[in-house]
Amino acid sequence: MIDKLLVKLRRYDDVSSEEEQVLRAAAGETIEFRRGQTIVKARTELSASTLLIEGLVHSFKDLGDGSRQTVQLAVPGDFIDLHSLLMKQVDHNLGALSNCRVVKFPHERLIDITQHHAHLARLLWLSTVIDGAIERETIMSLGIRSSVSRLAHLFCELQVRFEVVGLAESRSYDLQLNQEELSEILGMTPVHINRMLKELRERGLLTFRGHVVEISDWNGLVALAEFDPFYLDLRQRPR
Amino acid sequence: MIDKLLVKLRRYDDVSSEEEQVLRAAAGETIEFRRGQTIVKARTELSASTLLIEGLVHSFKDLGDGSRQTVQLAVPGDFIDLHSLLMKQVDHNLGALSNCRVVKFPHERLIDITQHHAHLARLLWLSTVIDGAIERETIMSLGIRSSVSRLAHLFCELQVRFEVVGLAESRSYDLQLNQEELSEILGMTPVHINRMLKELRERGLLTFRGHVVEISDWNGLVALAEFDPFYLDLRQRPR
DNA sequence: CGATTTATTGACGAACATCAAATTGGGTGG
DNA sequence: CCACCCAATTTGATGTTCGTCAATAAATCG
Repeated sequence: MIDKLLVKLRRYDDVSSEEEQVLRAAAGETIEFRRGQTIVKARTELSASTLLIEGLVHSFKDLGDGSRQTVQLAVPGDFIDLHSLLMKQVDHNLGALSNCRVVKFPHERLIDITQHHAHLARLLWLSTVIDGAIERETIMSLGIRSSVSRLAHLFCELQVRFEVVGLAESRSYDLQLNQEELSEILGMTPVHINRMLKELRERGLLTFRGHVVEISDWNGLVALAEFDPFYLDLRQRPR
Repeated sequence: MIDKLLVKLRRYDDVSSEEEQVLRAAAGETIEFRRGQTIVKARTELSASTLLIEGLVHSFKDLGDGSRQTVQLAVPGDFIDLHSLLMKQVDHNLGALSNCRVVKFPHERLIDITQHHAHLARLLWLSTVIDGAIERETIMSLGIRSSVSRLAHLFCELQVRFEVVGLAESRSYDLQLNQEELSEILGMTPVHINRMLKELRERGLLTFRGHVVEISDWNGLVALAEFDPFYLDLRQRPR
């Protein structure tokens, strides 16, 4: 159930079997959400953090004119609001982009981990820190990458993140997003997303149809995106 | 020396005098940097984290064509690479935007805090989590705010962040940036920054001249930026 | 005071948004 | 299986924002 989380944590550092047991014991109830449902509303007091085990989730905020920006995308194995352990109230909404299954981790049990299992706590801390690295890379995309390059970068990142948790073939994966949702992630209009997808297709780099991404030229895509997975920090070393 | 950090942490939660002593004892050498110098280079192995106590620092990455994007701005009292405790290698460069003074915190002492002072460790964790919240707000700016609004938002955020550590008057502060550096923060060209600064001036909201920001109409600026300091999480509550 | 960086302005072009319409595709009920 | 519907995608025409290029003005520094 929390296997994908463990796979990910073990890309960061060893997790002893005792730590594994502690983590499994900290898991609470499992909940399902349907596509479109709100998982967490901004500015609510939370008493548990949420691990995504199946489906796709986005964090987003809205502006006054009704426009919406996705600030983070979560794949299975990701905590979607681990920072609520510290912040108590999250600053963004969490919504299900597809039917989802999540596991709740009551905060008191996570606090307990910080008290008695410092190394494990550091791994959890690391996972919030890597969320930050992903956000920084998003800032790069929105700030200076062109729109094709931005799109290419997103597809590269997701290929790697899905692959880590065993949800991608070597050059293909399922992505439960439509073009409007893509536009909210990349800060552009659906119309322009459509045109840039066409460009990626015509350049022979990638197709995205029927919720499936198929990468035909990985090296070309990486070059266009200037993608470097370094920021995902997936090299195993002691911490 | 680490007083600004303590002020900030105490906005988050109580810090006992024992914890304060532990934190003071963890501080290592003080180092000075001159404007323009590199404080930390991306992809280097670090053995200490860096607390900024004086000056202005930016984290940035460059793309192949030479363009540069700032991913985070640090003010005194901020750790600029606390995440290097977990990631070991940071994914971005750190540069001094003005003459700076920093204090190094050796990682072994910080690890020690996670082992023996869980509550204090959680406050440090929180400070990395708030960095993430600031990054998310930057994503909002770059993704959907117009360029005037983006500029306005930055000035609002900095007013609050400087004020917390006692470095701003009620409607004015020192900001050691030129228009080119502003453009690297906000993902636009220096020319356009110049025009948007002019617009803010003409709208009677704010002036930025000679490294000094003077806000003439705070409410107007906040409205234009849709600024809400909630994400800075400055309400004191138990954690 | 001259030299160099920084700010400012104008003219023009490219990237992206907006508006609107047409097409495709998936699901549903007859 | 077909007809229909609705949502999502695709395309075209046009407008706006912002970038680029280039020149001038102002500020800063030795």
